[in-house]
Amino acid sequence: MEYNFREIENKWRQRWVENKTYQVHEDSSRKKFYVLNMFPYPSGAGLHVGHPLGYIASDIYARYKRLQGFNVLNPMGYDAYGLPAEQYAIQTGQHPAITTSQNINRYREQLDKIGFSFDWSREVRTCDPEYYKWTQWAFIQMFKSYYDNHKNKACPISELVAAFEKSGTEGVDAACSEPMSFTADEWKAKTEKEQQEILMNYRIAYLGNTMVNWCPALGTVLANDEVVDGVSERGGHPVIQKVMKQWCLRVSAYSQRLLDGLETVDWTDSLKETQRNWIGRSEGAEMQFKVKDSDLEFTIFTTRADTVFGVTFMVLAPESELVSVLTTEGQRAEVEAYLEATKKRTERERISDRRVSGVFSGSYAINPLTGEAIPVWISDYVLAGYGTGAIMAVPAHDSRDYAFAKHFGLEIRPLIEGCDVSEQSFDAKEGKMINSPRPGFEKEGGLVLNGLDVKEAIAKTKQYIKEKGLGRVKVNYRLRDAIFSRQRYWGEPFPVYYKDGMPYVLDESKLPLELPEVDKFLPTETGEPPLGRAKNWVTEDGYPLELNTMPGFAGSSAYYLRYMDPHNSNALVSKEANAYWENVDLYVGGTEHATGHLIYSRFWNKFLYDINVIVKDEPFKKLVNQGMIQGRSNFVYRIKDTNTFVSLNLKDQYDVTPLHVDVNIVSNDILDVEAFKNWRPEFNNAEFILEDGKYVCGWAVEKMSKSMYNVVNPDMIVEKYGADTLRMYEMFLGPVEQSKPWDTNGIDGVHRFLKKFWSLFYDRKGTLLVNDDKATPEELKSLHKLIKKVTSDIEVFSYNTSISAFMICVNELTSSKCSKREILEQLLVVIAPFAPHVAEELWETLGHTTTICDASWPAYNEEYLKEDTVNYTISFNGKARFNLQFAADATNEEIEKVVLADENSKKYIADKTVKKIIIVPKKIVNIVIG
RNA sequence: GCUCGAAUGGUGGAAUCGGUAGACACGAGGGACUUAAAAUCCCUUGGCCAUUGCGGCUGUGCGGGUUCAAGUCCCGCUUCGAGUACCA
Repeated sequence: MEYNFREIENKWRQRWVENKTYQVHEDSSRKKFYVLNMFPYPSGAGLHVGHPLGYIASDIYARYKRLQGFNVLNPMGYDAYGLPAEQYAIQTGQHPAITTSQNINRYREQLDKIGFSFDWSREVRTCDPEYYKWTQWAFIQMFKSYYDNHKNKACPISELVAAFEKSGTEGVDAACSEPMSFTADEWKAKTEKEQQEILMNYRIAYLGNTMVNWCPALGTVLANDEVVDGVSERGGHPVIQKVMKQWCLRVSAYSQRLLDGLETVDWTDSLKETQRNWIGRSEGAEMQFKVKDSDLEFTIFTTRADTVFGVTFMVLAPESELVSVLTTEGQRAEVEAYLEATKKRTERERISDRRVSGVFSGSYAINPLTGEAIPVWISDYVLAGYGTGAIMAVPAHDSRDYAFAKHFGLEIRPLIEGCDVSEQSFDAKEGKMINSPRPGFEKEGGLVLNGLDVKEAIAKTKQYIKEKGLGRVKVNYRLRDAIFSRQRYWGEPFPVYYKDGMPYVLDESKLPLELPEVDKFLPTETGEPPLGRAKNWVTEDGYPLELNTMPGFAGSSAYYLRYMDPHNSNALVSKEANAYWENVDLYVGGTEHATGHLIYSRFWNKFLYDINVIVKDEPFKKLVNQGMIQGRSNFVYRIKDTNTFVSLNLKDQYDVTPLHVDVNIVSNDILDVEAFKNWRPEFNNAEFILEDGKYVCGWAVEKMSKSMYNVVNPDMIVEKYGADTLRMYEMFLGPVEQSKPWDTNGIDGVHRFLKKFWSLFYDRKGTLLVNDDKATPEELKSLHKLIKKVTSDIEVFSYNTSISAFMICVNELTSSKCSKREILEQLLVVIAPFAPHVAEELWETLGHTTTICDASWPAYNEEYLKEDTVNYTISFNGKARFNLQFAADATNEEIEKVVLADENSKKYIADKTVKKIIIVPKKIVNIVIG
C-alpha cells in the first residue's frame, strides 16, 4: 500500500475535531506549559508559505511538551483591526467587519490544512465586542491610575486625590507630564474642572497636548514605531510633526522597569539590545541657566556636565515654549521667519538634509559656574521631545554643536588636554581636563576640574551643582509616552464621554461600548474622525462620546491573557485561570515587533500586575524569533522583439530581457513549457531554445509578493505532498531563527523520507509488516541514538538536524529490514510532533485506541548507545594520518603502546623523535614529533 | 555614524567543551529494474593530481597570532544582513 497522505490527513483532521483532541482545561494536577504564536492580521492575500513557519515550529514544541506530560495551552486568534480592511472599506463602501471576517475564514481554512494542535475553542478576535470589552476595561483602569515613583507602581488616582487634599503636592512623587506644585488649600479651592485638569497630568491614560506624528495622507496620528524613516510604516506616506490633543499612555513611567525586566527573561541578546536602545536610558544632569537681565531661567539636560566650562552658546528647539519668551524685539522677525521655514520641513527632510540652520534669539543666558553671558540660539537640530528641549552647546566636544559653531562663527573652547579641535570636535569621554576653569577665571570656592579624568570630572560636577542648588542629577529615557488615539473608524471605541469639555470614563457596567455604524468610513466634512458620522453617538445622559478610536496595539497588548479564559464575561481573566497558566512559556514571532508590540505588551502587563489583576510581572518568559521567508523568483529570457525564450545557460548568446515567471509552473528551475504557454495569452505561440531538451530558468531571492510571481501557497504544497511533508520540509529548510528564501527544490527529499518511513510498516501490496520479533542491539542503538538526538534538538529548536536524524534512523532500519513493533512504536512517538497525521494513522495501525498525543515521550537508554570498540584517528603534529580501533575501555598506556608499535606510525615517525603523545578520549591520538 | 549578527561544496545546510570538515538533503553524473515512462534501488560527487596500486596535495571571506590541534579562540581587515540614528 502506498503512503496515501490525502486520505490519512483528511481522516485525522476530522477525527481531531470530533474527539476534541486539542481542547485543554485547567488541571492543577498537571504542570502547565503555555506556547504562543504572535497572532496574525488576516490580510486579504491569505497565507503564503512563510507565515506558518513559526506556527509549525511552536506546534512541534507544543506537541513535544504534551508528550512529556505537560498540560499545554496552544491557542490561536486574530489581530483583526487594521488599516487594509479600512482602506478597502473607504474605496468600496464594504464594511471592514465583513472583509475581516471573510479573510479570517480563509486563514482558518488554510491553517486547518496544516495539522496544528491549536485549541480553537479559545480563539479570540480583537474586533469582537466580547473581546474589546476588556481592552476598554483596561483603558478605564489606566485612566483611574497614576504612577507612584516611590512605590514604583501604578496606584489608584483616588490615593493621589487624597494626598492632594491632605498636603498638596508636598511629598508626592508621581510620574507626570508637567511638574506641578500647590498646597492642600490651593487644591481645595480649585473648581471641579481645574482639579480634573490637574489629575490629567498624572493619569496613566491621559489626554495630553503632545507633539505627534501626523500623517496627512492617512488622516491620522501614528506612534513612533509606526513611523519609519520619516514616512508611515503602512503605505509610506510623509509624516509631519504637529501639536495635538491626544490620548496617551504613560509608558515612560515604566521605562526603568521595562529595562530591568529584560534581565529576567530568556530572549535573544539582540532583541533585548534593540529594546534597550529604544528605551534609551541616559544618565546625566539637569542644570538651570538664568537669563541675563531677566528673572527667567530655564533648564537643560546634559550627560557631559564636565564640559560646562566650554559652553559658548545655548540652543533651543524651535518648538520649545521658551522661544517666544526669549526672542527679543529686534530678533523677532528673523526668528519667526525661521520657525515658519522649519515647520514646512517634514521629519523626513530634516533627516535626509542635515544642513546647519538656526537663528539668534537675541537673549543671553548666564553660565551658573562662570557668570559668563552666553548667546541663546534656536535650531532644529535640538529636539523638543527629548530632555528639556534646550541644550548647552559645547562645540569642542560635540560634533553637532561643532558644526553649528563653525557655520555661525561661534567660539570653540577645548577642554581636554592634547585634543585638536581645528578640524573636528573631540567627542570621546576620555582624557584630562584643562581650561576648567580657564586660567585667570578661577572663582573663590568655585568648581575646579583641571587635571581630572573625564569620568571623575562628570561625577564631581554633578556633585557640585547638586550642592549649590544649580541643578540635579537626572536619568533621561528616550522612550516616550505612547500616543493612543487614531482618527480612524476600524478600531476600539474609547469608553469616554465629555462633560464641560473634560473627558470622563464610562462606568464599567456599560462595557462593551460597541463600534457604531457610519454611512462612510471617511472623516467628516468638518475634519472630525469617522465616528463623527455616527448617529446618536452619545451616552444615555446625552453627553457626547469620544470620536477617536484606539490604535492597533491596543487589542494585541493583552490577548495572551484572554486565551487563558476567553469566555469569561466577568473578568479579563479569572484569578484561577491566571494563577494556573501564569504567563507565556514560549512565545514565537518575528523581530519586527521588537519596539512596538513587545514594548506595549510588557507595559500593559506590568500595569495589570500593579493593579493585582494578574500574577506575573513579565508576559513572555522565552521568546524565539522566527526568520522571514523570502521569495525565490524564477526568470525566463525573451529574445528582444520576438516571442522566443532561451534557456538560462544559452542566454548570453542573444540579446535578452528577463521576465518573471510564475514559480508554480517551474519545478527545480525547469520550466513546464506547456503550462507556460497557457499561463498568459501572449505566450500561446511562444517558442523555446532548450538545453538538453529542457528549459532552465534563472532565479533570484526577492520579497515574496504577487508582482514577482513568487508567492507559494501552502494549500498547493499540501495538495501535492501533504501537510506532514510541508511541516517537515519547512523545518528542514534551516534553523527556525534564520531568514531564508523559500525554495521548493528540496521538498522531494522529505516526501521520499515519509514514504520510506511508511514502508517500514507496509509493503507495496499493503501487507502489514509489523512483527513482534526482538530488536537487535544495532536496531536499539539506532533508535536510542535518535531519541537522544531529537530530545536535545527540540529543546533548542534545532528541528532541521532532528529531521536529518530521522532520515538516518529510517535508512538504517530500512536496510536491516526492521519492522519490529518494539522499535516502531517509539519511533512513531518521536516523529509525531513533526508529522502528526501519519504518526496518528500508524499508531492506530499498531492497535492503539487512544490518540498518539497522549502517549509518552520515550527516554533513551545509554546502555544501548555503548560501543565495544572505539575508532581513534592517529595524527602526527596535528595532521590526521590513519585510524586504529581499540577496545572502549582501553587505557591510555595500552593505546600509546599499540600506536607506537604500529607499522604505519613507525613510517611517519621515521628518524624523528617522539616528544609528546596527546590522547583525546574516544577520538584522537596526536603524536608530536620533531 | 553607532550597535548587533553572519560569511563553510553547484544549492539548503551539519560539525556539543578547540579534537582533525562538509552530516542530512537537493541537484548533477553513472548503473539496475521496466517495451517505455513514473516510482524504487545501488554507486560517484569540495578542488587539484594520481586513478591497473592501497594514495598525495589543498581546502571553512582575507591577513596575522595563540595551540600538540583552529570553521570554532585572539588581533587587524573585506563583504553582506538586521536594528537604530541630530537623544545633547
